[in-house]
Amino acid sequence: MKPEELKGHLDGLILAVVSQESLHGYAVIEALKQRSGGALALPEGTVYPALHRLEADGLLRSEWTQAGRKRRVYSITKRGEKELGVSRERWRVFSATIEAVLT
Amino acid sequence: MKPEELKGHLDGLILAVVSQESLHGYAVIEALKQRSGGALALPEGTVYPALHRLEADGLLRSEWTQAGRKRRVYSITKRGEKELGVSRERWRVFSATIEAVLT
DNA sequence: GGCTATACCTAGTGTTACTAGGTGTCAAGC
DNA sequence: GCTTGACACCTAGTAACACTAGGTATAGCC
Repeated sequence: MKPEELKGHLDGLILAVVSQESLHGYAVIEALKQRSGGALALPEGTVYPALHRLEADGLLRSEWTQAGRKRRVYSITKRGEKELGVSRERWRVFSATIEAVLT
Repeated sequence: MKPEELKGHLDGLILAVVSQESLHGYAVIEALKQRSGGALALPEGTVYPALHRLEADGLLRSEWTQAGRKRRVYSITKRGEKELGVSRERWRVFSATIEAVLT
């Protein structure tokens, strides 16, 4: 998968996995890999800044935990849930559009 | 539709419309708008540079015509046809991946 | 002790759709 | 004739963002 084609879609994906279960950053990467069947093997340099951006936008909230290893666990906020809905709808429109032209 | 989410997908869309019929730049914009039901209303500053890039990459070829107005008509090349196939396959993989995670 | 997987971070890069301008032609309406 | 709007082309600069390439540190296993 080439890097650019993910642009604009990453935030929704992260919101989707975190909405199911609060996760720390590294676990988000694992979850994306697993749920995509290995297709989404994102580097940390992609995911961590995205998490910070989502938190700055108030769509995620984070908390440091220390059960053994120090981890920053992210949960989805109300606004994040709402934005996830918007992302899903936007994806429907977008994919229908591409499908109509490309195929 | 937000601008970034198109990134990495535009080239395939242009190849798709030009593969059906040779078109000049302005007509490519119209064709994309029509085939997408109005969803893809791309500015000229997006499409013209993309056409130049595709020609530089050998995926399109252009010819100036003068039947009334001066127009630059683009046709798809053999390499362009092949790349269009790759784009379609890449889209299938990509959309399946997003679908798996997002929904 | 050394190694691997886990876990976090960020400064800088590259690509690319878009903005905001520009030039010129043609047809229709006044 | 003149103006307006659609047609038709172009490009320099901007913004956004996934990614590269580094860095630090801990836990568990051999």
